[in-house]
Amino acid sequence: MDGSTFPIARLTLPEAAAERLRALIIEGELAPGAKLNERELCERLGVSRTPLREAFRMLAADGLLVQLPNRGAQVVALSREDVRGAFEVMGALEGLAGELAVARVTDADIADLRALQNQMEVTHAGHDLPAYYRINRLIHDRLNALADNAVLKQTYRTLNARLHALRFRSNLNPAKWDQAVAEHRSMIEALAARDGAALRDLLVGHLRAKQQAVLDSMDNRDDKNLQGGTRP
Amino acid sequence: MDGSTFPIARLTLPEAAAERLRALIIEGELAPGAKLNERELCERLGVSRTPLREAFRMLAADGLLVQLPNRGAQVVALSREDVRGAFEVMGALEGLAGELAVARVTDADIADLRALQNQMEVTHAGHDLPAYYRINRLIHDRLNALADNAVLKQTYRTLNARLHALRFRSNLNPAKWDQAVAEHRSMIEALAARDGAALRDLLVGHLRAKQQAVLDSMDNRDDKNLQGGTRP
DNA sequence: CCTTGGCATATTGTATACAAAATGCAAGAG
DNA sequence: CTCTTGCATTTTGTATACAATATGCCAAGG
Repeated sequence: MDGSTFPIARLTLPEAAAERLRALIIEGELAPGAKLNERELCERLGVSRTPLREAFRMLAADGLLVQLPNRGAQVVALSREDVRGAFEVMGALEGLAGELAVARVTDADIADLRALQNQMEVTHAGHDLPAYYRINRLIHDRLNALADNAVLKQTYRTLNARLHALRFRSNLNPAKWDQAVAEHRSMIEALAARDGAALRDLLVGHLRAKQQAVLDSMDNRDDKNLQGGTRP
Repeated sequence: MDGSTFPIARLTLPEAAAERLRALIIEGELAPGAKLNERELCERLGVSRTPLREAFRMLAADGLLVQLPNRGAQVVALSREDVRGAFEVMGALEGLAGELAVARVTDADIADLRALQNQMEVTHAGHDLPAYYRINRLIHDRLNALADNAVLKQTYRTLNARLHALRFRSNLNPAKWDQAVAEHRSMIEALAARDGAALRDLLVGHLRAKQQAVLDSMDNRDDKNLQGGTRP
């Protein structure tokens, strides 16, 4: 995301443990609502309880875990309301990113984004979903970078991680996919026109569509992610 | 803020330590940039290193501390850019709260808010700054509560705490005070008219004014809070 | 005079032992 | 038969000992 500094990138033990746990949660190995046994996880990760507990604190701060006093930690189970709320906030954040990006974007940035957009349309035409997601994410990241706001970036990333823990490879049907691609093109054009308000509206709308897709998938499928929320 | 549940409210030791540290930071006993010595703080707070370190993790997650591997924790020193960014995000969040509140507000809520607004204007007329701040906060909290979005509330509170660590009892001159009160009245009216877009714009503008006041105070005074940022 | 290497000290990181609390089960009372 | 009550076990919470790392000082070399 940042890419500028790389001081050998040594990970502390709690950080490494948190990273590993995060992966276990996202890939579903640790299901939403699952109770986390410290001793068991210690063996599994090869660390002692102290760094593991610090990892717990980090993940709890990210909203991936909930810690109950004297009763251990468990993987968060997002309720429908949580998902709704998170997407609403994400929309506001992306909208802000768009407005800020307009103020700082250069012609070179726009050329880059147009190129990415073209690449994305190629993946769309070729029905290459993984590549599409990759470029899609790249574009959104680029926009966030243009906003040049560390607090925004950090907040956005945390929220994003929380939602990704749901593993919604949202059922992207052809019609929605077409629409998403078209919306993306409009965004780039709004950015090129330096129309902050329009870009903001597009981004908010884009997020609202994504939200609807995820909420629908939570309703329709008997998805194991929907567990009645953090407080059943 | 919530007020509905109170299960005797026993605080865990790390939570208590974090709370105490938070207070020390906000009241300036621990200055921005200060290095936190674990053993010293352990004695001062009467806890051992393990819960203290968990408190560190919590505060770091809140953005009040930064933890450097093998080099301990220190109180965050917000740069001008950090403050700018934080206020930008706060503006987007408050704007969202306004839009959401419009969708859910009842006539009774509006009556309550009008009453609070009147009280606030009394404190304004009487030049009672502390009471003004108290009611001001009450109104903003009420708006956030109306938004009915837990993620939003949580994000907002965290950001707010981070900025409060700066202890900006911002130099509120009479002209700005008058304007702030007037803006508040407009907000209530926009809410009563269920005009989400207008309310949003008012809130964003309100925050922008606050931001400007804080940034000015950082520039003008040789405030000890301004320390060149987290990375000098 | 400045730089560099190595040592002593201080500080943080990790593991583990002990304490406190919760959980589950079984026995007994209503 | 259900509900409580007490105990054994499990699990989490806290303190502390030990290990690893960083820091500061001093001396030797350039």
